[in-house]
Amino acid sequence: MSTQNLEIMMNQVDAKLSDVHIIQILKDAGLRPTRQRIFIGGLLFGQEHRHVSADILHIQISTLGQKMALATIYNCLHQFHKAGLLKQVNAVKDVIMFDTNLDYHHHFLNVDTGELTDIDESTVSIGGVPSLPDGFEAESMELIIRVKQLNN
Amino acid sequence: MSTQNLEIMMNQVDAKLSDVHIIQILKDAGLRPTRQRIFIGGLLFGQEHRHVSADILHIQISTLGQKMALATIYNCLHQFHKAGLLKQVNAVKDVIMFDTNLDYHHHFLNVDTGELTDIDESTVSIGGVPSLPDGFEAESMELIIRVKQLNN
DNA sequence: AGAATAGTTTAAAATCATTCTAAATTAATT
DNA sequence: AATTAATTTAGAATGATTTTAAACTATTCT
Ligand SMILES: [Mn+2]
Ligand SMILES: [Mn+2]
Ligand SMILES: [Zn+2]
Ligand SMILES: [Zn+2]
Repeated sequence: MSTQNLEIMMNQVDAKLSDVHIIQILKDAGLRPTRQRIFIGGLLFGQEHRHVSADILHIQISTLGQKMALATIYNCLHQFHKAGLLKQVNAVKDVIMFDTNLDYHHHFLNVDTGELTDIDESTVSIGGVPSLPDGFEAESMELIIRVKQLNN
Repeated sequence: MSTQNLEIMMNQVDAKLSDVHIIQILKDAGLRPTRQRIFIGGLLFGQEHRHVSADILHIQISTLGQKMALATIYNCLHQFHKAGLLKQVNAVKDVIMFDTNLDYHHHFLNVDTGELTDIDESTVSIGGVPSLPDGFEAESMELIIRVKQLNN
């Protein structure tokens, strides 16, 4: 992980929700408010939107002095996703990204770093989408713009 | 692999390019026309567009009575991609899909099967894409519509 | 053609993200 | 406090993909 990413992570600790608020979110989602879920919830909810992998979260949690099994982080992210608290993004090779932005939106994908950046739905207009084959329904739709840094 | 997929694969053997034509494609791409590349080229080029993983190609090749190491298929697909003969699609979880359709186009993704279906660019209109941050350029853009079968 | 060279294929091992297992721990309930 | 059910965890397993290095093959060079 780059120093830059670390700084971004550290600055995101402001505007943090209180534990009681996070516990309420978890309970409302039918999830027991365990120490681990509350901690991860504090890093993901009520903050600026984030796109995280299990691994990057694990690094952040370690950096913050907490000890947590990577398997727990996977469990937690999948449970949050199942509960509708996170979205999953499968646009990055070899890694599952979880997205705290629950609104319908699109992404820039930095092909060098794997970093995702939100594109608000309201700015983009998509038309002419063909109708689906019979017996199928659309579950979601996403525009992905792969970008790279100009090397010069 | 389903029986249905196998049938689709088998029916795709018509309109096959001659070996000399495939050899020319390979030479033009700066690739030595080896037995393996010619065979795979025969399955992918000059046919109806396909979306294949290394694994599904390996199964088809085995079914056709050929013996080829899975590593060779990975090598070949990556070399074809590097040579601009294939596109890579990273929308399916846990698997690299290679696309013989080199035109700018979009995809339906069957979330149950991982199957990709082309959406022609000409039918879709995308507007209002925000400009990129300074120093970045767009490499490609793709609309992915995740679809699932209605269960009733 | 035959020898030399460079590139390719392959089986097997390694890698790496993710998932599974089963035992220890913790939250919720009685 | 005791019981029950869910969760966490270390470590093993999985599975797609990549790497290794030795055998093989296409190409180039006498
Ligand atoms: Mn992926
Ligand atoms: Mn994987
Ligand atoms: Zn997002
Ligand atoms: Zn396609």
